[in-house]
Amino acid sequence: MSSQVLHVHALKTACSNCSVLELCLPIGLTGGEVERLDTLIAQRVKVKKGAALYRTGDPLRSLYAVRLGFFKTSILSTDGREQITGFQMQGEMLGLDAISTDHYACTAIALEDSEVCPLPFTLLEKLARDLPSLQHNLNKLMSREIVRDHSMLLLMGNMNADERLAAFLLNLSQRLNMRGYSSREFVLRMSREAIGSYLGLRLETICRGIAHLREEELVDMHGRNVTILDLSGLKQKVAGCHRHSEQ
Amino acid sequence: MSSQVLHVHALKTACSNCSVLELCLPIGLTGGEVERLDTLIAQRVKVKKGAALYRTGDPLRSLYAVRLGFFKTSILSTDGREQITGFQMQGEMLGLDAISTDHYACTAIALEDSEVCPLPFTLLEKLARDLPSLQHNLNKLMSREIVRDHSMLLLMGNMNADERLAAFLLNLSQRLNMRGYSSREFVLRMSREAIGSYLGLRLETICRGIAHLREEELVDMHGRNVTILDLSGLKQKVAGCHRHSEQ
DNA sequence: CCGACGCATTGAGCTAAATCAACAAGGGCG
DNA sequence: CGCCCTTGTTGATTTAGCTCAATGCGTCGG
Repeated sequence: MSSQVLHVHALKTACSNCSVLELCLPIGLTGGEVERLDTLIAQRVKVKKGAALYRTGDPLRSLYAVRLGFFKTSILSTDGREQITGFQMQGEMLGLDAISTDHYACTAIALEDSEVCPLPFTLLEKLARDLPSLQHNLNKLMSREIVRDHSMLLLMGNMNADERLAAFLLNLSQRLNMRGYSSREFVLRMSREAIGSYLGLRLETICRGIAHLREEELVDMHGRNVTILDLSGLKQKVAGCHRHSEQ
Repeated sequence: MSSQVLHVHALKTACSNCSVLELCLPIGLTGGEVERLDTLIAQRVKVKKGAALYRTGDPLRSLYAVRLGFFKTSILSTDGREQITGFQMQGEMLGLDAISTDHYACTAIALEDSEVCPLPFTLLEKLARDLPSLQHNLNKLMSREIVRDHSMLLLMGNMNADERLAAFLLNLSQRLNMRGYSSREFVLRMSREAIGSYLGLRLETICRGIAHLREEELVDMHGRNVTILDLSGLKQKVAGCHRHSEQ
C-alpha cells in the first residue's frame, strides 16, 4: 500500500450510519448482518488526491468500498500507455479485479481527497459463508462490473466520439443522481485527457466533442463544470449509434 | 431457453471424468466436493450450431460450463448493432453477467455443435456456502472475466487493427494450448465479421490485417485455418502498442 | 456438374479522429 | 501581484480504418 495512505483511527467505522449504505456492499442486509460486516473494517483509510490506493501487482489484501471521494483505475499496456478502466465514486467497490490472481491488476488513484473502507478479503470471504446475502451481494457486484465492462466494449466498438462523450456524461449524471446529487449540474473530477483515455479517444477529440454538444445546446460546460441542458436530447444522441444503420 | 436446445438424458454427468476438469469450476476441489457439484448438474445440454443457449433478457436459471464446442456472447446497441463481448470454449463459464440483474445481459450463440453443463444458480450459491473452495473458484472466475474485459478495453482504446488481430490470434492460441491443442495450428470457429465485431473493426479490416500478418510471415491463413509461423514475432507486434510512443 | 449462396478478398476513395501546433485560461505559489 | 505550469481550446493537416464495390472461392443442394 502506498505510503501516502493515511489511517483514520479517530472514528469507529459504521456501515449502519454511512451515507451510501443503500448503494454499497451491505445493501439489503439486516441490522445484525451489517454490524458483523462492520467488524471487518478495522479503520477507514484516507487517500490524498493523486495518491495510489494500490498499484498493479500489489498483493490483494482488501477490497475497498469508496466512502467518499473519487477514484480512477487504470492498466498499462506493454509499451507504457495508460488505459483508464473506470471511475469510482461513493459506494462503489475497488479491487474486484485482484481476486483472480491475488494481485491487483490495475492501479487505483484518488482524483480528489478520498476515504475508503478496506474489507480484508479473506475475512470477507469467511463472513460471506455465514451471511448468504453478503455473498450474494458480492456476486452481484462482480457481475455488475462485468455488465458495465461489456457496455464499455459496445461503446468503444460501435460509437463515435460525440456519442461516447454523451454516454459518459449521462452515466455520470445518473450515478450522481442515485447518490442524491443533481443529475443536471455537477463537477468533473477528471481531466480531458483522463476522459479521453477512458473513452478510447484523444483529449483534443474530447474538447471538440464538448464544443459540439454545446453547439447543439445539449450541455453547457465551463472547464470541469457541467450543466446538462437537454437530458433526453443527450439520451437520443447515445441511442442513435453511429455506424450507418442498415435499414 | 431456446427450443433448439436438446437435453442429454443418456449419459449421467460427471465432472470427475470431464476433460476440462482442471480448467473449469471444479479446479482444486477434492473428489468429494466434485461429487457434490456433480449432483447439481441434472443433465448436460446440447446446443446446435447457430442456436442460442440463452438470449438477452431471459431470466437467469443456470450458469453454464462449456463442456465442448464454441460460443459467442453478444449484446445489442439501441439501434440494433451487435457487439460480440466474448468467445467461450471448453471449461469456460457462460452467464456470469446475469447474476447482476437475474436476467442474462447478453445472448449466447453456439458457433458449432456444443454441449454445456447447466449449473442452477440458486443451488450453486447454496452449495458454495458449504464448499468454500467452490465459492472461491466462482469469485475467481468472475474476477478473471473482469480482468479479461479490462484488457479488451485496453485493446480497443490503444491498439491499431493489426495489433488487435495479433492479440486475438495469440489469445486463441494460448487458450487452445492450455486445453492440449496445438498453439501453432488451429481452426477459427467464427467468421471475419464476428472477429471484427469482437475487436471493434469491420470485416474488411480483418481481411487486410490478415494479409499484413501473412506478408510479414507471422501467420499463414487459408480461410479459417490458421498456422502461426512466428509466435514471438506476433507477441512483439502486440507489445509494441501503436499510438506514437512518446520517447 | 452446375448454380447459388454465403463468406472472404482486394481495390478505390472518403471521413472521423489522430497528430501537430499554437495559444488561452486558470490556479497555485513565491 | 505576477509568474509559471498545468489544463483546456481551437485550427490545419494527415492517416487509419470505414464505406462502397467488384470479384473470388468453396460448399451445399438439386
